[in-house]
Order: sequence, then C-alpha cells, then structure tokens
Amino acid sequence: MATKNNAEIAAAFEELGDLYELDGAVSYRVIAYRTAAKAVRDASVSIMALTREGKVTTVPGIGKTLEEKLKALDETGDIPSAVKLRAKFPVGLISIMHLPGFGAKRAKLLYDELGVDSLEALREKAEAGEIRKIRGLGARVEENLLRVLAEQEEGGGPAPRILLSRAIPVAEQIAGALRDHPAAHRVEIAGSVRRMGDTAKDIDIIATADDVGALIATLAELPLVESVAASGDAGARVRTHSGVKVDLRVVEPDQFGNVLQHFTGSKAHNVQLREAAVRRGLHVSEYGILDDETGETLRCATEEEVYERLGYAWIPPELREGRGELEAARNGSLPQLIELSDLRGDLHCHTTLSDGRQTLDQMAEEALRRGWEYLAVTDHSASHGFGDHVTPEALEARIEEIAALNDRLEGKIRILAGTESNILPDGSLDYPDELLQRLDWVIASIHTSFGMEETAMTERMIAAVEHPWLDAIGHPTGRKIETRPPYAIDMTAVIAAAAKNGTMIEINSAPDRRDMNESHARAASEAGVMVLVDSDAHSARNFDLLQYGIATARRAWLTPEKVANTRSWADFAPLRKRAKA
DNA sequence: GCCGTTTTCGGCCCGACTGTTTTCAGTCG
Repeated sequence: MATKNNAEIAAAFEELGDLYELDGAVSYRVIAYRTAAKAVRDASVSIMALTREGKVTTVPGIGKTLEEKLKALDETGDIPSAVKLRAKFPVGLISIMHLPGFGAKRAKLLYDELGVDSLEALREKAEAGEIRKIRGLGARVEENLLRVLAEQEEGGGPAPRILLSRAIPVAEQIAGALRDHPAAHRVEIAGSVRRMGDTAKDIDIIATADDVGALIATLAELPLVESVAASGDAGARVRTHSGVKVDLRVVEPDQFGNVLQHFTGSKAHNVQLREAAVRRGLHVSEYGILDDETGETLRCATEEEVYERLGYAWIPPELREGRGELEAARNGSLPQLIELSDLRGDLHCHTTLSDGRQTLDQMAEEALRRGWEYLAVTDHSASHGFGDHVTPEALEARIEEIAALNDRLEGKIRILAGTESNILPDGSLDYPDELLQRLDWVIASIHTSFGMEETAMTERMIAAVEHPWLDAIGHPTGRKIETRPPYAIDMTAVIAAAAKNGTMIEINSAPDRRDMNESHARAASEAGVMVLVDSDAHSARNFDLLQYGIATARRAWLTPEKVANTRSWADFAPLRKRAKA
C-alpha cells in the first residue's frame, strides 16, 4: 500500500476531528485534531517517515494517541475510530457542518430531528419550511440556509483566496489614500498581507484618526471601491471592483498597538502568545493586556510595547505563524532576516531567445540599473517546445553573444551564459554535457510529465541533483498556488541529495509559484543547502517579483548568509559545481 | 488530545456577531 503523504494524513485528521465533533466530543479534543492536521500539512518532512522512525511525537501537536492513529493509518490504510464513526454519521453531515453559519451542533440537530443526511435533503426540508419548526432554529436560519445553498450552486464552493501579488497593490493603494487624508494619523496594513503569506482572504487595515466618518467616507469614495457592505462608527467593510474584500478599523491611538498586533495574527501566533501570557497572569486581547494582579488593562500605542510587556522582542510579521518565533523572541535568538536590498544578482531569467519579452541587452541593462553584480540569463532549453525552444546551436551562438556583451559592459556587471534546462523523465538534461560544461551557469527544472508516481519523480529529481554540471534546481515542486498542486515528490530526499552534492535550490519568486515554499526552504537551509532567491523574470519589470521570493525566504527564517545570491561575485562564483570541478 | 519557567493532572485565548430567546448557544475569526 502506498505511503500516505502529508496532505492525505492532514485530511484524515480533519475528517476525524469533524466526526468527533459530530459525536459531541469535548471541544479540546476536536481542536487537537485540527491543530495536528495543520501541523502535518505544514511539515517539511514526511510525517509517515517520522512515524516509522518513532520520532513523530517530536512534531508539536502530535502526542502518543495520534502516533497510534498514524501507525494504524500506515499499516491498514485507515484509522479504526474513523471507520466506527463513519458508520454512525453519514458523510453528508460533514458537508452540512461546513456550510457558513452551520456547525456540528446544527448538523447533528438536523439529522436527529429531520433525518437530513445530505445537502440535497437539507434543501428539500428548507424549501418545505421544515427547518423553521425546529426549536433553536427559526425563519431567519432557514432563509439564510437557502441563500447559502443557492450561492454555493452558483459559485461552486467557497470564494478562492487571492494571490499576495493581487492583494498588495490594492492594500497599498487604499492605505496610501487614507494616509493622505488630513484626518488620518496612523494607517497600517495588517493580516496575512502584512505577514506576506502566499494568499489572503481579505485585506485588513487599521487606522487612527481625528474624524472617523471622514476617513470612512474617503474609503467608500475611492474609485476602486465597488460597494460598501457595512459601515459604522468604528470602521467599514467594502468590496473592490476586482472582488477583494477590505476591512477598515479605526481605533483609539492608545490601543493602536494592541489592535495592530491582534489583526496581524496569525491565529496560531496569537493563541500561543495568549496561552503563554495566561501562565504569567496576563490576558491579551485586541483591547489591551489585563493584569490579574492589579486588575488593570494596559493599552499600547505601539506593537513594540505589546511584545515588550509580554517579555518578547518585536517579531517581524513574516515570522508570526506559531513556528517557534515566540521562544526565539524571548531568548534573543530571532534571526536577522534577509532583505531585498541584500541581493547582488539573479540566477534565473528569460529573454526573447525563448519565451521572454525583452532582449538580452535590455535585461542586462535593467540588472545594471538595479546595481547588481551579476545576472544569469537562462532561457528555456532544447526540448521546451511551444516554438520557443533553444537548439544547442542557438545556445552556442548565445554564449558568443554574451561574451561580446560582457566586453562592452567593461566589468560593470557580469552576465552569465546559462540555461534553464528541462529535466527529462529519466532525470537527464536536454543538452549534451559538453555544452552544459561550457556554460557559466545551469539551472534545471521539470516542465513535463508531472503525473509521475512519487518514487519515480523523486528519483528523476535526484538524478538531476547529482548531475555534475547542474548548479541549481528551479521551482522544485511545480506548484501553482490556488491552481495546481505540487507534483508528487519527496522533498526531504531531494534536499538531502542537494546538500550532499552541493546543488543549490531556488525559491522561485513568481507570486503564483513561490517554490520551494517557506517550509521546504527552511528545511533545506537547515540541511545545509545553499538557497537562491530567483526572479524567473520574463521581462525587465519582472525583476520586481523578487519581493515575493524574499518574502518566502523571510517566512523561512533565512538570514542573508543562507541565500547564495546575497554574495559578491567573488564569493558566489566558487559555489558553482563547475568552479569546484 | 496535548502539554509543562506554577502543573505528568487539570487546565486549555478572547471577543464579536447572529439569531434565538428573556439570559444564551452556536459560529466565526
């Protein structure tokens, strides 16, 4: 039987948590399963491999009981308690409990009272006016239910999350407009946008102002705002023409720090922060810090004060995910995170030779303008297809062209003749070794045969990692955020092979890739792999995308030393395999 | 079900909103 991957294990824990909730288990048990599911999904290593090694209880949120369930899942393909509970509750109840405004209690109530066991049966009962007759429910619940069911049919499920690259311009445009208003004092973006996560559900903005009404009016009248969903004396919720929801909260200046901290989150960070505070007799909320001893609530104008009162150094938002940052902030071991300005070059971009929109000279000129020391030009390779492949002969001509360009540039910047070679299904590259050896730089990626089974895909990638002229792996999992899952691959094994062979792995900065992700990047760096932050630019403007790769690097706790292309050319050049050979 | 700078047992973040009921349960972030 195939080994369950982390996503499958997380789904099994989610399901079991739902089933226990339907069964009326104490809430803490249900929460424990959901916490564990998240921990498994975010883990950078194979949870099943850890289970077999007897080390899985080192993962926060997984204890003895869940270890036993993991063993059962590994050996039999299922969890006995889930089998038992599935016989008790029809699968349809889980769909019902996930409807907005519903939960386990209501799903169970509907099942017990009306025998409802599917969304279809639920709709029939609602249309027949049966829901409103149940004690504890009413006409409003029935109306809302019918509306939700209709919306689901129309929209096909919950609203998708928006990519960070779509959220940031909207957030900055709105925050900028509000800052320009004379009544505004402080205006800050909060939420997952401030944490620079892969995606956001909505945009949170926190402000202080003399005149709340004027600020809300300014927001409502912005050209990009389509409609105002709610508006009060403490803020407003609006929707942009592009469908993005924006929440503005206007708060008292002496609570700004508390509110900004609260709404920056994440949930896991805040829960851990508050639990730790309770152990010291302090209660944290968005309104202040209540001290049990004095009965007084401390209101903080700045976030720094909030963390200081609780005994922590201020924590960069990108780290606030409940992944050890509180402990590090307490004992002074927070990392000095990499910044965009630390980069001295880019090792992955395209020109008109393949599918880029600008010429070699234009890309070089832009890199020079940005003050970089080096730029590797890595057009697609011989088997790329789409009519923009680069034959070996064309690549040889490109080598000459770049030599001439470097002469003209007189050492102001160094352009590297490179390729983004395809990793073929057997793990080989699609140029002859003699040609790869003549290049200054070789990055290689998988662009075909995404459907391979995990073992074969991992072997394919490791064969490439071991190639003597391959310097780095590009976008190693192939994911497209919100649109395409990663192909099946054991990244723990790939990372180990990369560390052993001195092969670098990139964080691709394309905002729908950000690949490798923050979890793999942190693991790779800890394993001793040199990480790259690459733009994969297909135009000169695309170099701006590096901000998203840097964001992923920061969320992976990376310092400048851990990222190879923060180095000067003199220090970077020897890290390439061809320099060591 | 997890976990420990009071604890290996007895706790477990905090508040808003909605809709239903007269003081609260359920859901959500």
